[in-house]
Amino acid sequence: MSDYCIKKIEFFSPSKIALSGQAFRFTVLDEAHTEVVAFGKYLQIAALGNDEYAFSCTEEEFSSIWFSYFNLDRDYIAVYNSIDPDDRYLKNAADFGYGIRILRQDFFETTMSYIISQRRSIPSIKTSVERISEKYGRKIEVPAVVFEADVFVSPSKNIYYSFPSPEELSEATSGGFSDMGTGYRAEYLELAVKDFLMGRISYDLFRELSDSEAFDKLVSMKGVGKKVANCILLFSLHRTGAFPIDVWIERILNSYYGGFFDVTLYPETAGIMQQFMFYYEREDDTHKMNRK
DNA sequence: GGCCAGGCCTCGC
DNA sequence: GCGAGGCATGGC
Repeated sequence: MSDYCIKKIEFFSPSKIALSGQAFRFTVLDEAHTEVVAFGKYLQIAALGNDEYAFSCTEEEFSSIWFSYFNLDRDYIAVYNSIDPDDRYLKNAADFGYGIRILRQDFFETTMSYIISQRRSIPSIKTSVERISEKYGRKIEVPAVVFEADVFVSPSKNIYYSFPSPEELSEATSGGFSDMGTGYRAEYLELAVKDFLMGRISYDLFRELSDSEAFDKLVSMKGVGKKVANCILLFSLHRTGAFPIDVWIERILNSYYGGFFDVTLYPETAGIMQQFMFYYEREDDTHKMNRK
């Protein structure tokens, strides 16, 4: 029987992360269980209470993949405590989003996903990402422990597929991407695959770049503008000073900040604050009701 | 069936 | 440099 591991983690809410819109293959199963597909693996997380969580993977896999993925090397309570107490909106947002962490997601998958994301709803983005994975990705085994150990529940699907690599997408044409429901972004996706295959864009290259250099290089890709570039910086390259402004954040800034949020107040963590705001505005009931 | 979606590109000024 | 218009398709 395969193994699983239990960890005690402060400031960690898998379900809030799943609903925070930064990842498109993260699913809430029930009140205590979430699942995610990333880096060619299926992972299920069970909340056991008292800040303890069961992960459906071995200790080795946890430390080699998921520890970094969930940014467990950062003290989020310190981030939370750094919030300006006079900023009531942000304080409320952080209370509501307590437990959200910024993921370190795969660079290529994140780039492709956020190119798809422009001018589309999150459910619709998920559909396209899933369809691309099913067509071009590899089958993923759900760890046996998910079925064997009582702490876990049934996965949401029978079969899972990894998000394909640039190589696995090398034959995909814009027509192929168009069939995945990506619309006019299909051409951008084909060009992005080429950028990765040619090595013009790569994780190793970006590691050496400053935030602004990385931003400039991302924006040079067709179909990648300011907002998408900032999302890639934040949700994959972990440049947590990046502050993506989409229609939701735009509304928040206009409603509560006079149209301008001073990111220099949080030079290394503005992106984390952004994520609290985004989640709060979308998921808090009073805000939902205000939108009818 | 209409409206909007984690925006970007192109064009005209 | 900046604003307006156009854009493929899916969810609700």
